[in-house]
Amino acid sequence: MTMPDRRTGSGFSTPARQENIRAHNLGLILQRIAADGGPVSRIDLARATGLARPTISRLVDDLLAGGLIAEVGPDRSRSAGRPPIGLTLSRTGPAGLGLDIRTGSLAACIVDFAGTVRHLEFAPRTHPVTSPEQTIDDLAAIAKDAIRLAEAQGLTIVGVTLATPGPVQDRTRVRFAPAIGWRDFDAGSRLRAALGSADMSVSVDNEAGLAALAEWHASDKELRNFVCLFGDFELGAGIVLDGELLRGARGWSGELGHVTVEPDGVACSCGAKGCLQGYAGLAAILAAVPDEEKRSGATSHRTPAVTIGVLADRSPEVRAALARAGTALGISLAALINLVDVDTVLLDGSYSLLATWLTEEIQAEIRDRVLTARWAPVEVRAAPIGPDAAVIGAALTVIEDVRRDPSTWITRTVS
Amino acid sequence: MTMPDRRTGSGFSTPARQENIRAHNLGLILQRIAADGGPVSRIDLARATGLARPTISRLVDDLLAGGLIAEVGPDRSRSAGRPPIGLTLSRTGPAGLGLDIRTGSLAACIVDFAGTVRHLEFAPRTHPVTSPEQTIDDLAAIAKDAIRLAEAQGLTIVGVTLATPGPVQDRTRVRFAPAIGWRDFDAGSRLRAALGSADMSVSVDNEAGLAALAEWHASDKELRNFVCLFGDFELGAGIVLDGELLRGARGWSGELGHVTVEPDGVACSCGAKGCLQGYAGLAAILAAVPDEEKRSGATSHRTPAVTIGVLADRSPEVRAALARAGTALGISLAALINLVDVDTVLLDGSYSLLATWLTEEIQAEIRDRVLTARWAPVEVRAAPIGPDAAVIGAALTVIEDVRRDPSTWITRTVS
DNA sequence: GTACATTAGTAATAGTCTGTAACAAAATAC
DNA sequence: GTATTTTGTTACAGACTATTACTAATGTAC
Repeated sequence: MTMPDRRTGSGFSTPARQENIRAHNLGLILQRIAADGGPVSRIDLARATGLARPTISRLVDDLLAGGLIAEVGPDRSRSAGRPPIGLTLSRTGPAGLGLDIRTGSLAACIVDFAGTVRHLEFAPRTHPVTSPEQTIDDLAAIAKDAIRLAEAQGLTIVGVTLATPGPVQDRTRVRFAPAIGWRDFDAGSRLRAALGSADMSVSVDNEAGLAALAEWHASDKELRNFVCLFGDFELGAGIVLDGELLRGARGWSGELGHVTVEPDGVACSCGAKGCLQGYAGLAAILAAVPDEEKRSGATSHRTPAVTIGVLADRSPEVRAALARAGTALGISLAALINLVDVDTVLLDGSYSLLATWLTEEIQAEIRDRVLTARWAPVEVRAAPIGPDAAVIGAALTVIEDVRRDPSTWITRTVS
Repeated sequence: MTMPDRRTGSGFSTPARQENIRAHNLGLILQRIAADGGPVSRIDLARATGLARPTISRLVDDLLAGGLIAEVGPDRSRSAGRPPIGLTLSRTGPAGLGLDIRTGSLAACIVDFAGTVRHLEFAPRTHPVTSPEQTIDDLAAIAKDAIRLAEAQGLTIVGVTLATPGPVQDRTRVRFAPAIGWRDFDAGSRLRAALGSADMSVSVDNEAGLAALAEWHASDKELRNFVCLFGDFELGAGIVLDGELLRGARGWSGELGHVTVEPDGVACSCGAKGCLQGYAGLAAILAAVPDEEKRSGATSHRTPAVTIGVLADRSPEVRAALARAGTALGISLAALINLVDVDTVLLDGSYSLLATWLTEEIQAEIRDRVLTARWAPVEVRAAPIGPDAAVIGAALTVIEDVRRDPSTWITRTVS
């Protein structure tokens, strides 16, 4: 019953021409090669996509010439007949660079076209409180190093994506990110200027959505509808429906941290009362840490999530705070599932480390509050990647763009 | 420039062939004609879509031959040159039949291919408490009458859609609809059997989503991201993102009525506590009607929403209940907007009649609780159609399917 | 009233896709 | 060593759109 088009923006979808059909099929083949882990033969592609063998051959030629895929030696371990030539995503073609700002450090990540993480690096933030501009400049310095490193490995960085904890407008302007002290800051433009080179796309995106993308890549692809809870002090959700990230009207979706749990609850930095953040944010949980533990120094030299994890074993107050957090999370997630109907909840970021103490309470609330839970139980589990998912996802978006529409990246082979 | 992707289905999109490009362009042209209210010329279409004039001519020929569009006499009121031939959606081609079950009545609606409501009819429900099977049989009887009526007007009903208040699985099975006493009832199969004729598609869908479709059709098409609140005793939301209805993993999205407002609030028919329904459902508001009003008979012979509207003027208790409902609605809608980012809220169904007493409170909560409300205010207003939106939307889905992919409905003109 | 300008729509042809069918290549099976 | 089997390619046909040139139908200038 869907109304017109998708992903066009300006109301109507574009006309279809001959070139479009080729572009579409190129993307189709590439997605197929990416989906199958191992090498795929041309005939496998023909069978999987439904395209004719000659068509596949011609398209594959273009992808090979464009350096997006590579042939691997014939596979001899078959029964009879000519052995198929394996095709895999190229490991020396375009690559993506992801950047992330955390409470204590900056992170950079390089992912090659095959989707493997080739480089993952952390740098301490220069000052405890840094200006947004200085932070971007520090990130740009790390980025330039990473780009040099990538080139040394035969990779070409075709785009940079910065993950931020807060809503981002037009893929460039960060509206409200109290965790890092940003407010109405055009991070994209600043980063673009600091990086200089014009042959790279630069974009800024919400960390939770990017993390969802990374977790989706890491999973078996049966995961098609899920929500990925991500964050530490600032809480967000990346919602994936039918294999596609939900972006919303202006790209401000997934602000789970500011969903109301108690209409007259604790005040939040956003100005409202009773936001989930105030019950399930790391700050709220840390507030329950007993004073003697704080004095004993158990909290130093560790990330907040690890600290909480260590203390949970010996402090009943911390366990109680985690239970409260789990219940609050469950209530908000139940609202989300009632509204958008996903079948899996991934606890990611700091929460992947705390999943042991949270899942039970979350599951209980979802079971009670989600209308359709009795017919289709919702799975709640720790995300496989964890805190690094946002940077990795940021790098992945870049190559994902190329994978979706390879036609703009390859020069046609003239027969 | 990703192409079609229509009928995506199981994970991967289908290969693009020559025939697809034609199908795509046929749909494109048809959507374009539907979007412009008045007659459109071939050259207008060429300019609007970007396709070449001869291409447009050929596609238009096929649409004319298929009876989906019609030519209207040349328009003489132009400046110079050959006058353009106007093209409009056919008013005698395929049509859709919508059915709806309300608390007091059954409804049927015929919409022609141009999208105009040609027939809208109500029948009282036979008994106060009817079995689901009997209700379907009653609906089938009305439907058959409507089909005959349509044929007399030169219309061909190509599909029937039933709107129901509750989550629907696979477009046929109603999972939980306490407002009409249904639970795990395969309404689609029963209706298909009762109607008999095999040349019609029969489907069942959630009323809120269908209402959203109808309101979207009725609006200027600038409305692209909105939520449509619909219902009376059972509350649902149709969420439209970028012109497309959000369906969710299994089609169970938009269950706003069961979003938690107070974690330990009033018990709900679903088994949970503190659902929105318990605060903003019509039953909750009606509970505040003073006893003397009930005895005075003010509540009889009117729909509940009208009753409330009448009483609101003279009863402070009712106004207080409406204010409470508005606040609860605002809290839940704020959660929805934080999660999926829409820019407009339409109060539909019974709530369109009560908008005067609700909008202010809803707006206040959204302003306070939606993180991004300060940069992009959310509009809250009464939906133009109101309670009939669900039936009309049900009929519209049918013709929307044809409009989206006309190629299956027309026989090619062989040159 | 006629020639001209102007705009709408239509043929004819070329270009670019994919599909079908026949063919070449490279292995196993006997 | 020949037949069989499976993979991949070449040659040609079919489908669809773009370009170019043409016809149709009106208003306008004189």
